[in-house]
Amino acid sequence: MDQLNQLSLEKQLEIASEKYPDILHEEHKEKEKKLPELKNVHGKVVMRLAPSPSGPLHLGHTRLCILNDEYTKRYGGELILRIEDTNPNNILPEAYEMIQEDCRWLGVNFTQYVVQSERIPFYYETARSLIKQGNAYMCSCKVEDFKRDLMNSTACPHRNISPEENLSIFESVIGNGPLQEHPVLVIKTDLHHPNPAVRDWIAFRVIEKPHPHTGRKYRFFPLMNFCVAADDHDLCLTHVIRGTDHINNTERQKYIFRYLGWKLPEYFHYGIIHIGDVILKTSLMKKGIISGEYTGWDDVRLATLRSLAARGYKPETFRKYWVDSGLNDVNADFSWEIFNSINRQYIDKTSDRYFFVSSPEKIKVDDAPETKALLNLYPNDDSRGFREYTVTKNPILYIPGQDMSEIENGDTIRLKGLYNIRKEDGIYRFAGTEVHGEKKKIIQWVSEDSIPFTIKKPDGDDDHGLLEKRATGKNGIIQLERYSFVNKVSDSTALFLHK
RNA sequence: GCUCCGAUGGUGUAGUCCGGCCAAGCAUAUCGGCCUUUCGAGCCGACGACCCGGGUCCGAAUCCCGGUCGGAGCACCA
Repeated sequence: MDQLNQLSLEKQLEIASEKYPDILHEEHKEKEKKLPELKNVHGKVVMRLAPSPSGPLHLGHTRLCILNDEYTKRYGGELILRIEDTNPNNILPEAYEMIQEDCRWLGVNFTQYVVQSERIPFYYETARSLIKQGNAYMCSCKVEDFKRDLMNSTACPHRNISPEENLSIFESVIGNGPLQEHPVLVIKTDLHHPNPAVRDWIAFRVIEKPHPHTGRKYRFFPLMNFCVAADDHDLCLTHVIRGTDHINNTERQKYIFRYLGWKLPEYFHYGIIHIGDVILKTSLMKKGIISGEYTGWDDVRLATLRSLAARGYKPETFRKYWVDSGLNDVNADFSWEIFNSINRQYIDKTSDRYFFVSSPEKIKVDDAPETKALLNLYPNDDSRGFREYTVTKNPILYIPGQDMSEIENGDTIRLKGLYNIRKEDGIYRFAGTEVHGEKKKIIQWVSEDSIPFTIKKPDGDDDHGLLEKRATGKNGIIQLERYSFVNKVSDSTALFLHK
């Protein structure tokens, strides 16, 4: 090989073309984008989705759902939907059901459903094992003191209490007896760990608020890192993929695996995709819904799955977008441009075309004969049917205010499917029916008896105008020509989808 | 500040592990052309990127060092 490499490039090519002609004629085939293979796959894989039930799923969650679903479908195996509801302060009771519905809508089929609040005794048992080993201790330091000790790598007074005493404190706390202070259970790691985030961390804390599922049965609730470690092992997870925001959590969780001699799943952390222009914080959405600012979880301004579905985004769009984005470990920005373009591919063929005139302006067309307008429901495809109108002579019509403002005296424009008009001295006149010839601006129009229509847009600004009459009674995703795709939900309203 | 991570066109990615099929592919956006009675779809074309500086090597987007920039985490949230 070294000898080969000494040769000039030409020489190498010469030899290569004689001996291995194939390798020089490799064409670039267009590949369907595919997720990389998982490491360490031995047969089936077990993966999980672990949302907290603070609200329904939103755009941000869909990435994790799709990625995990793609892998469990590829390799076969289990996809566990695990509801992380060990913080009673952060639960929307309806969310348990909503999350499952959202997954099904996305085409994500989880094969097991686990609710953490039903597994508290298991967490207690795991905690007891760690306490007995001396790897966990009960602590009642003040929050500030606890943090200060960690930063200074010093042990708090409780760190050296005997396992027996810790166990008895633990039992009394979970036994719902009287409490003077609010103790926590701490997992011992390494006070000198270079990363302060990994030093002794809190595994359980007292929350007196009743839990929507378990009421007052428990008050000593495990925190995320503890449940995740215990459950990932108990549920036999083989692979865990999640965002880089969990890297430190993974380090913390590994201590429990080590203490208990558990086999680690294969971890993969991907870069965080920042999604701009929308509200994704469930707490903010909830606040807005309670205050009445938003109409509900499917309000057009929110980026919940419900809202996006209501606007007309397809499940396939989410899947393709996230598969195309891959598992890059670099943080990136979400691209609405690309997302919308993908969705357009899925909806264009099935969307009928109609005219909507935004900010309508009235015009009268002089010298116009009575005319029949025949408009395709879908361009160039007569088999899809037509919208047919008889327009009276010298009619009153409405055109978009935006277009109206751009018409100069002397301009001829085409009313699509009808005829041409020319503006002279501020008056509109019939200007023939010739479609071709001189290049004209082509605009949509509606007649006087059209219906008032509102488009609700995600930015909160609604567009008002007139919708052509033949659209009456037909709901679903349609394209309003020269305006955008929308999901028509009634004869007076549609939700804005995208251009 | 501490720990860790990363850097490919306007945007999103492929390639980086195992240096040569990469004078860098795809998508999207933009611009032009064709088609079309939509600013949609389709077809064709153009534009446009390996963060900077060193090093190793016949050869570096790919390996090494330094710098710069960016990000994630540092909760009794998940």
